[in-house]
Amino acid sequence: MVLGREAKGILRPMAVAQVRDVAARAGVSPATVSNALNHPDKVSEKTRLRVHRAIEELGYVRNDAARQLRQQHNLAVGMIVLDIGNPFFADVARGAENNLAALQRPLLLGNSSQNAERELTQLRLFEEQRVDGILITPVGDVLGRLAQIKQRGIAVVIVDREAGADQFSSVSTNDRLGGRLAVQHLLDLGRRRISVIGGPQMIRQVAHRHQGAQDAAAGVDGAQVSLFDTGTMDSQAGREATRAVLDLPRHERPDAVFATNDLVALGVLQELSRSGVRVPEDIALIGYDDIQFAASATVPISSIRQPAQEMGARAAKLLVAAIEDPSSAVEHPVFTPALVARESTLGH
Amino acid sequence: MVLGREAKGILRPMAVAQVRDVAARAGVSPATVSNALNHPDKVSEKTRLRVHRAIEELGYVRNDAARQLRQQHNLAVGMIVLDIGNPFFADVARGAENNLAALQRPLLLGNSSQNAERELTQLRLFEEQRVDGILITPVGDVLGRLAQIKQRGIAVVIVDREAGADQFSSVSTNDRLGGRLAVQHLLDLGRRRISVIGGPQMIRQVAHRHQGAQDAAAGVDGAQVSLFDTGTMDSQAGREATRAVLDLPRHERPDAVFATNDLVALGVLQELSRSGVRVPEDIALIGYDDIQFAASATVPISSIRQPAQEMGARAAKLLVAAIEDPSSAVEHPVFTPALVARESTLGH
DNA sequence: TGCCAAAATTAAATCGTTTCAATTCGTGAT
DNA sequence: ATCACGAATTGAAACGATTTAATTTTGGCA
Repeated sequence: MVLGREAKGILRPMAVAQVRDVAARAGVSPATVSNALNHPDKVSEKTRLRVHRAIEELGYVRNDAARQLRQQHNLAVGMIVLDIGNPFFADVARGAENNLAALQRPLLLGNSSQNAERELTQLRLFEEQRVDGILITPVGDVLGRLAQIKQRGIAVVIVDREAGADQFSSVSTNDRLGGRLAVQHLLDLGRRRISVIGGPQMIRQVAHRHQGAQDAAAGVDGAQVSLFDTGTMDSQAGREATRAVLDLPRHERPDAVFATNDLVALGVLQELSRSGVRVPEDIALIGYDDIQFAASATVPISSIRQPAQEMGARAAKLLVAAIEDPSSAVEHPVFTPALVARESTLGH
Repeated sequence: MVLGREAKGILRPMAVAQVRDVAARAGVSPATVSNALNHPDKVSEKTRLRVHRAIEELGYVRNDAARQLRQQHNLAVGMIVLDIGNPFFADVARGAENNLAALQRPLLLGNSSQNAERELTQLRLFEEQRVDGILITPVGDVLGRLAQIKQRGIAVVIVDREAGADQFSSVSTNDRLGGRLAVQHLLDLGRRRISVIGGPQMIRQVAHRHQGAQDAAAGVDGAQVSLFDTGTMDSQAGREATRAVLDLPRHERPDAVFATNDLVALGVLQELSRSGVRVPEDIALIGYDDIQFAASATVPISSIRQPAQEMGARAAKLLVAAIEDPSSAVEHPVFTPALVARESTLGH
């Protein structure tokens, strides 16, 4: 089939149909084609059908760049998560995506890998795309940058961290309470020497969970909480920190570990059993997030549950609200974490 | 700071600087600004610096839509995976992303959720964006569609499935061999009644793994392989299929299960232990993919390892090759899967 | 100093869609 | 048959960057 314009050379891909080709084929003007697509009510049923037939026949696919350029905005929303390999974030993303899909808004998923530099790269990318909004779980010290982005008319919602300023809406769980629940549970079981493993502290959630751990220990006689700061929060980090913990002189060795997420907890568990340390008899273990794999671990791991999908969905809703009405009030819904006790603390 | 154009109303976001503003500020023409950014060699060091200073001062962010429209292509690459919640795919994506990032190519990550309809939506989206290339693990019967897309000048590489036609390059592991290895292992341990759990069969990998299972059983006396087809491949599906398996009359009950991926295997394991069935004594279990969580399951799960990250990296390389030279030869590297035996088949 | 080639800069055209304002069409009332 | 009026359609002007071809500047050399 020959289109309006010729291919320029043998290797060139076949010229792609554009509105003008569709218009010609349907015997109408380009403006009408556009209307048929974007304002069907402004076009007679008859032409609408004719246009759609032409589109079908030519396999027309609209050029989103041109559309965006003209419309001055992009329906798409960008999301930057700390670690796409962490099922917790996969769930949050799913929650957001389901919600956005219903509004015809594509979700662009970016991964900072807990790396501040990559985070900035992703932000710039989204900015260049002129996305309507950004969902982000920050790694680095990026609030100023986000304010700038908002200035430019891109809505921002912070995920999984209570935004200090009332500049942006945010969705979070009460991490301090979560940390407290975890350590309270360990204390209730009679543990006293508690190691917190996770990091970096720069990530707010981590700091809050640690803080909560301290809170819980504060009132209890003989309870002490020590921190092992890790660079990232994957099982690798958990294994390494555990080796450090086991290298401690016998009397300094903890009788419980609170890992600030379940990936770390899994790493801890692996390394403990590799070293013949019994869980929970010798060392009790509790994680955070309650990812599905925590329940099916060698020793099912106690954890603090966050409603991941729900958080993603709520964040998406807030973002869309902020996009559609930039003056809409900011909100900071805080979800409540819950203890899920399993064998890694309870034993059999 | 006042920019070249006025904001149109109180609620309008501050007008965003564009090349012409930068040009004015730097005292050069827009063309020079563009050159400073895209062809630094064509511009004197002095002006280059001046332009960059102006960009800095105005906080200029280029409009990617305009750029793309003019340049007629998008550096970005789209990727569609079956299930972003499956750590296997997260790893494949990571492999691809790392590779692409080095070439300044953004990766747009899409999730079909094993749903043919969403797959088509994602494809259309990428097409509208005029991405340079697409990496896809197909769900539905989408080869014709992909051919059409390639026609239009978008490179395509199939991930984790050997493309039948030599139309596109593909990256895969030998799933039939993988299936054979899995079941051979079970047979070697003396198991004879083997259930394969996974699906849908429409997904090629599943069919191949099943086929391999049959191959292995073919030569062995008394060996039989039965299939439980599931709609998706998550642990939910594994649990449900397992209930069906356990409902079988005693003498039809299998003595081994081959789950076509590890998520399913984890579901199977959960349901088996919930029902008091011992693994591996009563029923041995083997999965596929060797995701990190398989090793740390209640009973560490034997699995068939695929080099996920490497596959992603290789796919990205092939795609870039196809983008840069559309006439480059198609390739079908096939990775070799490996058995990783753990307690779920070996016992202690 | 004057001339020329190379380097640096620029004006203007262009990418493909949507939108605005203007025009044409269709229908029912007079 | 004419008119009025809303509905349907359209031509042309945007959107903001990059690129091409043309112009100006620079600097080396006679």
